Parts: sequence; structure tokens; C-alpha cells
Amino acid sequence: MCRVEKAKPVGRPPNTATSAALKEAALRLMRENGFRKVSITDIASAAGVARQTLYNRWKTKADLVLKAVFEETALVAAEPDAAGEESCRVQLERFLSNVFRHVERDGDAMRSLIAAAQEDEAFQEEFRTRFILPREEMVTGLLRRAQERGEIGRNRDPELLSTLIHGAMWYRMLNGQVVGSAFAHDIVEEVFRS
Amino acid sequence: MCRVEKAKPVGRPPNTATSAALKEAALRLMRENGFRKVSITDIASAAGVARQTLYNRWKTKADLVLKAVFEETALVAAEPDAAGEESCRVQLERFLSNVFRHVERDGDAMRSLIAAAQEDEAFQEEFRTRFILPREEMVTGLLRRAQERGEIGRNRDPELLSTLIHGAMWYRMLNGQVVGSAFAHDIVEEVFRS
Amino acid sequence: MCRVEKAKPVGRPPNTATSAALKEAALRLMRENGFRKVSITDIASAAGVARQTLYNRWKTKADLVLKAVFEETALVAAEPDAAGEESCRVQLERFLSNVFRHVERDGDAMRSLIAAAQEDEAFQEEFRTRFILPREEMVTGLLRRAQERGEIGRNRDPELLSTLIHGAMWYRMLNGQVVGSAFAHDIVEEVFRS
Amino acid sequence: MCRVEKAKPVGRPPNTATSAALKEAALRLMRENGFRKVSITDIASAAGVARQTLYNRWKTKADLVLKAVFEETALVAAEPDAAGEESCRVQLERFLSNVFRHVERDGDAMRSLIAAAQEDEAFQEEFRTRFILPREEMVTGLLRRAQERGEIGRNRDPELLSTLIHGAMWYRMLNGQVVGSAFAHDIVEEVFRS
DNA sequence: GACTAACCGAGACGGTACGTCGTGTCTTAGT
DNA sequence: ACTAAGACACGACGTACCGTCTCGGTTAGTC
Repeated sequence: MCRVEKAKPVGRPPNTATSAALKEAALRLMRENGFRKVSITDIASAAGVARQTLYNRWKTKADLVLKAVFEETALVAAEPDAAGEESCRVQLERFLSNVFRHVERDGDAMRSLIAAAQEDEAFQEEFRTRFILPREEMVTGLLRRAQERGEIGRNRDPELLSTLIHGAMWYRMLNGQVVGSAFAHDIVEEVFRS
Repeated sequence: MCRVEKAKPVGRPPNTATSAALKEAALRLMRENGFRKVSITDIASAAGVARQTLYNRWKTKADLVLKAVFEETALVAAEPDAAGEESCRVQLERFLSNVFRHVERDGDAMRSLIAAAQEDEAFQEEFRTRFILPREEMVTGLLRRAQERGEIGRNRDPELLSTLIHGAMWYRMLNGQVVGSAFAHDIVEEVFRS
Repeated sequence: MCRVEKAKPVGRPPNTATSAALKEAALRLMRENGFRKVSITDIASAAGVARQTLYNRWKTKADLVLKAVFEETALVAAEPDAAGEESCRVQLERFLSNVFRHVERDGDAMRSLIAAAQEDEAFQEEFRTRFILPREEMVTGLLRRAQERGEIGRNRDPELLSTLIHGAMWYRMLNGQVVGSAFAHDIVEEVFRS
Repeated sequence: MCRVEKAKPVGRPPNTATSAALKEAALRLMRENGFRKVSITDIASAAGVARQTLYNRWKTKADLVLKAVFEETALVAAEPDAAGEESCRVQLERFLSNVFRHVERDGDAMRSLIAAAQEDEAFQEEFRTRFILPREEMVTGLLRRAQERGEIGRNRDPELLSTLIHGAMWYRMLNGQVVGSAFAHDIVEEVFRS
């Protein structure tokens, strides 16, 4: 029998407070000034930390910000776990409203991340796997349940619908337009029309 | 009394061939390496031109590329001028197919432009006015005609549909997925389902 | 017939005041703090100039300092042009006294340069060619004239004597000892003893 | 009454093999790459030892190397203990030949040490006391004996001669020229000429 | 035979300097 | 007036060492 022993770390362990300070500084500065405008030097000195320390933990600025955003939104985006009698339509609208509200706050950060992903293959991949796909699957899953319950027709394609929904959000966001609960309502209306 | 109708230019006029060479170099290099990876210095020296010459004609790298892309796509995106008996559905699908085919070639440039727009207010505005809105209106107009002809219901919202359509395209493009004629067909199917 | 036209410079010419300021700052800082302790950044900012400007003109800090020292000492080390009835012995003693007085002032800089030369082949070569050899030849020439005049014997080797003389100076200098006119006198005494 | 004769060490004593490994690695790396090019990190990892271990035993890289060189050359430079009938002239020539041969091997290390001494007061002092002065005194002593024996005149200054001799060696060494037995012979010839 | 102080490997961390790159502006001289 | 070439200030980049500091684990010699 073979138990996997977790690799025992040697040497001085990284100071978790330092990591936290860096993440916090990165998110704050990025929200204030945008991803591009913030330099690694800025983040490090805002966190009161040597620049090298940042390089010790993340490969790039994008890497750091990405991880920081993940941690923050991990909780926020908790699946509605839609039990009960509530209709999928209502659930979707509430989910979109929540997401859109979040975008109202962190939209600039997201825009910056999407922009950064366009210039960096590896970043793109990680962003997609850890951020985009999970959200896509939430919507796809919800729509599939709606199909099972007969709220939308058998002939509809949940994945295409999910692309349309997220695409609409991105399109508005990236064009500097508002995304709010009214927009969420309109989208749901269109998707669920008989 | 003497009014100056148009400022008569004195001195040596700008060499139009130079502008063309710069645009050509900019587009080529950007297609090969992406917007961010190409520096103004690169473009200028690829065109065999001094950097200042570039600054004399465009404010920024983004400005140059934007103008260059406009000129190239001006012809491509010529309005279908939808006369005749052809259904709007068919027209829309053909239009989307055309656009998508173009995206397959210049998608990287477009992605770069969209990314650049996220970090530059003025660029965003110009990109939106001269590139995005015209395309949006083409689709909106087409859908409105479809509504008049009864191809889609009175209760549908052409602008929302246009956002959904363009959004889907952007979403796929920015996530590094293919956009092809099959995708165009699926979208049209969804939009025109009764 | 082929006349060598001197390469006509194009573009904005380097600002000579900038070069002068950099050289001056470099020499001053090096005299105050020593070669190693002075960073390129220090020199550039002391001269009120961008760091890149320094890199545009000299390959390394050593390169800059070397050139600066050359220019300064070019005049100082003007050959005695030993005309007249004065004995070579007197001429040599005066020459050494002059050099030693100079060392009293710039000895630290010279020590730094010699040190730097030990870690950099190319620097060593240039230092040797442009600084050391000329001085060596002055002494060798003087001794050769002394030989012709019968002030020293035919069997003596001017080059060996020059090595002994300069070596003594270096040895004292590099060991932090004083080199003064008394030392010059003692050396000459030893060299010219019958 | 209890006087502490020597502080009795408690706890685990330093591993002597570790010190030896560090010294060996330091000398080897320095001979291969020169003093400046070798970092403390390099030495420590070449010896398979943590950096801190090095700092526990020596204050600086120079300190380590200096000590290591001392130990190695302590034996080499064993005084000729000039007994017997051999003339001082022969003894000096043999001594210089030995030293010069050693320089042929470890000259680069010595050059590096001399260079390092120019930038570090304390290092200079230690280098001088423990390395240079002993060698100087060997030569001075030898010359004084030569004077007593009448091999050189009463009016000569042994210390000046020693400075000339060592200076010549340094001068050649620091200028990247060879120092060999022929050079030793020439020097002795000059010193002992009547 | 257990205790305990020092040793030791490994790596975190704040610094400082490095050399390179790109941007936007400027200064020349030549067209 | 435009162009080619290049100077220049500025600011960010990623890397390399330095010297110090924390960890966890290991001895060697006393109690």
C-alpha cells in the first residue's frame, strides 16, 4: 500500500501575509488605474515588498492578478445549486443579475484581463480554464435543466445559448456600455420566449 | 475681402506612398506578431521610414492600425443593399459568413484592437464609432426589415438581437475559438426560429 | 582618383555638453567614492541625464571613465621634449615628481582603473595601449638618451629599468603608500648610481 | 576561584570538512573564472553547502579567498633559511624564480585579490599584513645579508630595492605580461651589478 | 540516554544595480 | 514643409547578487 506523502517543504516558508498584501495591492491598483497602467514596481512598493518577492511567487503581473481575482470570485460565483420549485428562468435571471452587478464593480479589471489575454497565449489558456469555462457551464447546466423541465424547447442548443448570453455581456462590457438587471431581464425574455 | 476657403498648403506635401508603406507594414507586422509585440520603431523601419514620419500622420500606433484596417475592410463590409426577393434570413446568414471569413484572417488584428481599446478611452471611442456601430447597424437594419416582412415577430428587439449576434462572435473570437459558416448558420437558426 | 570623404553624419548630433557633463560627473564621483562604489545610475543622475544616454556613448562605466581620464591627462603628460643642456637625470626626476604629484590627486581613480582592468580583458587592453604604454615609452626614451649621453652604462636595459620604475610606483600606490618627490629622488639615485 | 581559560564551546562544532570544501571550491572557481565573476552563491553551491554556512565562517568572499590562498601558499613561500655558502645573489634568483613560477599558476587569483583590495580598506590591510609584508621582508632580509657579505654596496637601500623588485613583478603581472625565470635573472643582474 | 546549543541545508526577503526596450519629443541636415 | 536619422528623458522590464532572516532537521558533547 502506498500513501502519497505530501512533499515536505524545506527552507523558510513564504510569508502568507506578504502574498496577501501583494494580491490586495494588485487588485486595488488595478481597479483604480487599469491593468496596463499599473507596473510591477507599483504593486510591489504599494505592498511594501521587494520586487523580487513578487517574481518569486508569480511569473508575471497577469499571473498575479489572475490568481488574486480567482480567489476573490471563487466565493462570489458559488453555484446557485438550484433546488426547489423555482423556475429555471427566474434562477437564470437572478444569476445574471448577480454577475452583472459584480461586473459593475470589477468590470474594468475584467476588461483589462480580457485584453491581456489577447496578447498572451498561456494567460489566455489559464483565464479560460479557471474563469470562463466554469461560468459557462453554470449557464449551460441551468439551461439543460430548463430543457428537462420543458421551460425551453428540445430543439434549442444550450451551449449556443450560453455563448449568446455571455457574448452579449462581453460585448456590452468591452464597449463601455452598462450591463444591469434590465439587460439581464431582456436577455432572459429573449431566451425563454416561446 | 478675402476669405481663405481652404488652407492652401505650402511646402513639400506628404508623400502618399510613404503612408501606404507604413499602413502596409503595420498590418503585415501586426498579423505576424500581434499588436503588442510590434513596436512603432519596428513599423517605421519595416517601411523604411523615420519614426517621426509616423508621428506626423497618426497620433499613436493604435491610430495608425485602426485607419489601416478601416481602409482595408471598407470594401469588404460593403452593405448587401438588400434588394430583391431574397429573404432577410438568407441575407443575414451570408453577411455573417462573410464577416466570419474575414475574422478568420484578421481575427488576431481585431483581437489586438479590441484589447488596445480597453486601455485607451479615445481609441475606444473612435473604434466604436467607425468600426463597431456601422456593423451593428447593418445587422439591426436587416433585422428591422425582417420584422417588417414578418420573418421575425413584432415583439422581438432588433438591437438586443444584434448585441447577441455580435457578442457571440466576439466571445468566440476573444476566446480563441473558431468562427465559421456553421456558427453563422446556428446563430441565424436560433434568431429566426418561430 | 579616390578621395576619402569623411563620413557625413546624419541625424541629430550628440550634445557635447551632455558628454562633458557625464565625464565630469564620472570623474568627480569616482574621486569621491571610488570606481566600484559609483553606479551608472549615480553618474547619469549627477549629470542630469537619462541612463540610456550614457549607454549610447560608452559601452561600460569603465569605458566612460577611461576616456574621461585620458582627456584630462592628455595635456598633463605632455612630453618634456627634452631639449637643451639639462641632464637626463634631472629630467627624469622632474618627470617622476610630476607624475607622482598627479598620482597624489588621482591615485584613487587610477587604483580603481587598474583594479577594473584585472576583471576585463578588453578594458585592460585599451588601458594598456592608451595609458600605460605611452608613459612607459617616455621613460624608456629618456633612459635611452641618457645612455647615448653616457649618463648610464651601455650594459643597462632601459626597458627593464622602466619596468622597475613604474613597478615601484604601482606597488606603492596599490598598497596605499605615499609616492612623493622624495621617492622620485631615491629611485633616480638608484638608477643613476655609477 | 574560577577563571575561564578558554571559552569552552558547547553544542555541535563546525564541520571542518565543510570549511575545506568551501575553500577548495572558492579557489577552483576563482582560478577558472576570476574573483569578480564568481558569486558567493556559486561557491556555496559548488561546495554543496548553504550560503549562510559561508557567512558563519568568513565575513566576505574576499575574506574566504584570502584565507584559502594563505593556507595554500604558506608552505610554498617557506623561507629559504639561507644557510651555507650559497651567495645571496643565487638565493635571490632562486627565490624569485619560485615565486614567479607560482604566479604563473595563481597569477589570476592574485590579480583578483589585488583588485579587490583596491575597493576595500579592511581587506587591503589584511592582505598587506598577512601576504605582502612577509614576502617583502624575505627579500629585504636577503638583501641586508648580501650587504653584510659585501655582495652589494653599503650605500644601497634594501627596502627601496625590495620595492623595485616586487613592483616589477606586480607591474608585469597586472599588465598581463609573463613573469618567468628569465625576468628573475634580469632583475637580479640589475640589482647586483657593481 | 535525554537535553540542548550550535550547526547546516534550503529558501524567503528587502535592497541595489544592471543592461535592454519602447515611447514620445527634440534637433539637425538634406530634399 | 517634409523627410531621414538619430539624440534624449522617462519609465518599465526581468535578472543577478548581496546580506539577513527564518524554518526544520541534525549532531556532538555535556548532564
